[in-house]
Amino acid sequence: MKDETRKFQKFIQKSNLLWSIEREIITNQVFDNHFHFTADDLFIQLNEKGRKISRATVYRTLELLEKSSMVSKIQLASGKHFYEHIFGHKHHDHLICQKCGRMIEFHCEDIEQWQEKISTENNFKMAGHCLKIYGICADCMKKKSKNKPK
Amino acid sequence: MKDETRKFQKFIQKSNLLWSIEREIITNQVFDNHFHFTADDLFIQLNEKGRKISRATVYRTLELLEKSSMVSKIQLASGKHFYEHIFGHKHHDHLICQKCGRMIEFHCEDIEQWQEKISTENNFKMAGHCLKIYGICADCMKKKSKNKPK
DNA sequence: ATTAAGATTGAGACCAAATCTCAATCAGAA
DNA sequence: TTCTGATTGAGATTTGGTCTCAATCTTAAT
Ligand SMILES: [Zn+2]
Ligand SMILES: [Zn+2]
Ligand SMILES: [Zn+2]
Ligand SMILES: [Zn+2]
Repeated sequence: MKDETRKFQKFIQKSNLLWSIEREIITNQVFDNHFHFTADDLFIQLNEKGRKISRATVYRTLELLEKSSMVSKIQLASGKHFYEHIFGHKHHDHLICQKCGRMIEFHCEDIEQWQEKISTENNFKMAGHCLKIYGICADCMKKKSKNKPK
Repeated sequence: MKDETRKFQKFIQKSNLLWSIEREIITNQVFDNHFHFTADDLFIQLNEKGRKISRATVYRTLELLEKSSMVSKIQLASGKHFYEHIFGHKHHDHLICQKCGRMIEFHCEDIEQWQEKISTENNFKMAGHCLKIYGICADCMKKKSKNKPK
């Protein structure tokens, strides 16, 4: 079992929930995806591996993974939800190419600090944030090709 | 006709599209909403005024208003879409209360600057951005009541 | 090893938001 | 006035996700 999966198992047990083979399989798959993926990506990957796990269980497990803070959900302007695992990765935000859909990760401590400051000024108890910068990536600027976005 | 509506009419005509009474009614209603609203809010408001305009037309017109850069769409983590008119308002971002759904607007020039800087560093041609800070607002912190989110 | 209590699962029903279809209508140019 | 193409409404469809509930599984207590 992957380290990450074991950590999630501990979370499940601490939360007085039960560990199951489905949760193990899904979690392993989540941590095999080293970039952004959708719930359906995951469902299809599992299917291709011959794992018959229902869509409902995939969604339920992703929700738990989110609660455990090991995975985070990203909403794109297109309305699609992507996930990414964050355990072992430090917090980052995204540059998103409107041409090809490419996502570039970045982290800016100053921006993080300013957000805290603004929240405090507004007597707002910040729990999280979502920053996405939209535009055209370097490749697409060069190519000017019309790759369809994801 | 409102100034804003006239401006949108010009956009429609410049785009080689046709102006229609439905577009006029919807646009007027959009600019009567001085805060955030959903497509359905708009549809209901129009209905209450006795204006029989189909949902499809409301969505289609909001899409055009977005293209004209007079209106922007805000996507919440909950999956709901809100709109707000931006023509005549300066750019701002949002603090969003996870309890009551309240949105507080803010503007932070430093954050704006850092975003430009990051984009440049990544050879990314920034076109726009979306920053949402999630948490609990001052009122909800006090009340601790369980208002349902919008 | 049995049993009981409660959690988890899968299949498919369900849901809300948004988009699509297409015939009827409308706007604007000629 | 006529013509062409754009727009509209009603409802079907799609999408992305949640809910239901009987069957199954996990765990802990006998
Ligand atoms: Zn950040
Ligand atoms: Zn790109
Ligand atoms: Zn609140
Ligand atoms: Zn706003």
